Amino acid sequence: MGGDDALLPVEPVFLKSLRDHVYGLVRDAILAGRLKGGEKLNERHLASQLGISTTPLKEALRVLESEGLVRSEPRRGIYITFNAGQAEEMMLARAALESMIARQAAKRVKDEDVALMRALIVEMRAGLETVDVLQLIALNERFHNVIHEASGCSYLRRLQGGQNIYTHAARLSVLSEERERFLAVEEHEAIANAIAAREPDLAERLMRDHVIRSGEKHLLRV
Amino acid sequence: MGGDDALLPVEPVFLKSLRDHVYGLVRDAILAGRLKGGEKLNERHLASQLGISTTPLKEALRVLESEGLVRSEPRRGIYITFNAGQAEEMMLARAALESMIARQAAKRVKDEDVALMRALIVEMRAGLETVDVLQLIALNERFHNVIHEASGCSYLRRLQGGQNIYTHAARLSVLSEERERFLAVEEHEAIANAIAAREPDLAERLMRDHVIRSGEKHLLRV
DNA sequence: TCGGAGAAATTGATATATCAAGTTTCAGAT
DNA sequence: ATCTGAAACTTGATATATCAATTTCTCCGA
Repeated sequence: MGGDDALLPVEPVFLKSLRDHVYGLVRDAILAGRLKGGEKLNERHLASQLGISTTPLKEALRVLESEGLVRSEPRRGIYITFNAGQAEEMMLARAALESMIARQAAKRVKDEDVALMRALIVEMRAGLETVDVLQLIALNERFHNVIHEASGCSYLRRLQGGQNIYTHAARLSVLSEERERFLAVEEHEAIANAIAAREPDLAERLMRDHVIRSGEKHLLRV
Repeated sequence: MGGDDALLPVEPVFLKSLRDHVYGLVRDAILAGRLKGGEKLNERHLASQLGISTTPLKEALRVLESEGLVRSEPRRGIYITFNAGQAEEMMLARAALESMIARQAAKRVKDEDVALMRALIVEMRAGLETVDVLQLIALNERFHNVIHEASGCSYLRRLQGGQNIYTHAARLSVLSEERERFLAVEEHEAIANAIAAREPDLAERLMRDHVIRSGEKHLLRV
């Protein structure tokens, strides 16, 4: 079992429910590698370590299990199942879902959404000069959000969100490369053009390739 | 809140854990429409109705929430969020993930997998004559399973499995149409050929179109 | 009649106790 | 020395009790 410092007790700061808080803590610990694949978790031990009872922890672990990050064997224990291979598959899942969202967006996009996308592209180009990586990350997210909104696919969006496993550090690292920043803007512009032209097939393909190419860069940083 | 007959008490047949059993019961009730969108669930009431305590029920509800079928509002209640729109999006999610799996399969497929696929196609063609719908359903599943195995993508497969919402009745109904049976075999053969030819782009596109076309037929039966 | 303050009821959130399946340990026979 | 099996221990599964936020109801005053 992992060292007792892999997870620290929860502070009495109840921003949200304990179970949600704990869910985030354990999920982050798994994705950051502080809890490694194959490691065994003990519900009671973990609960007391976190300073909570087992009830909210059980609920959090059940969610993590349904997401495929851990596997629960009845009366045996909970094992971390996340590994590098799964990280790559989660990236592929994100590519599949994000490209389906782009396809739907290309079918339903409104002119005002197109205007928003184009405005963001302009901002991104400007950001290439200033090299404010934090701002580029934010612009990146806003760009994808505009497409999500335009698609009207709330379920796909939610499912896609669950496949995000990149840390802030990885994002910073990737976008610190000048070539990556340039490529990202080029690809975003191509995607925006395909959606604006109402070409679902093209938008889907460009988005898939963008997520996979960019994703492979991120996976290297882990 | 739903009528007291929407869900019946669990039998003392513990094939699996109570939480898994209850999870299946509630999920089926939602997908079958016995628990309708917008309906409010009461944890205590539902637990006593099922003859169990709230602990396993809470865990089951948390999983359903992470799947997006219900939404839990702290200290307010649990509301069914599933509706026709989400059903369509789940079909699209299945198309996106299944087509990504087909893409990976086309990259990694082994000759023995190809042989398996071709054998199943032959069986399907034969099945067209005998019109044994149950057997066709089974062949259908085996065909998709071969592709899943060939892809080596266990996570994508699992995620895709969570998007299956068609009832057995809907499957029966759809495959009872002669034209649908014919189309399905044709599409399966085209997919098999694309994978055998190691053409990821083609396999992905064909699989996506197949799942969407067939899915829209299923959604009409609900 | 209307409206708001506050008490009562409701209900999910959390904690704790109990149950039962699985694992480990170790005495005792071969 | 090795194998067997029963007892002790672990641990997740389940049940129950308690807590606290929210809603609903009630009643008094304008």
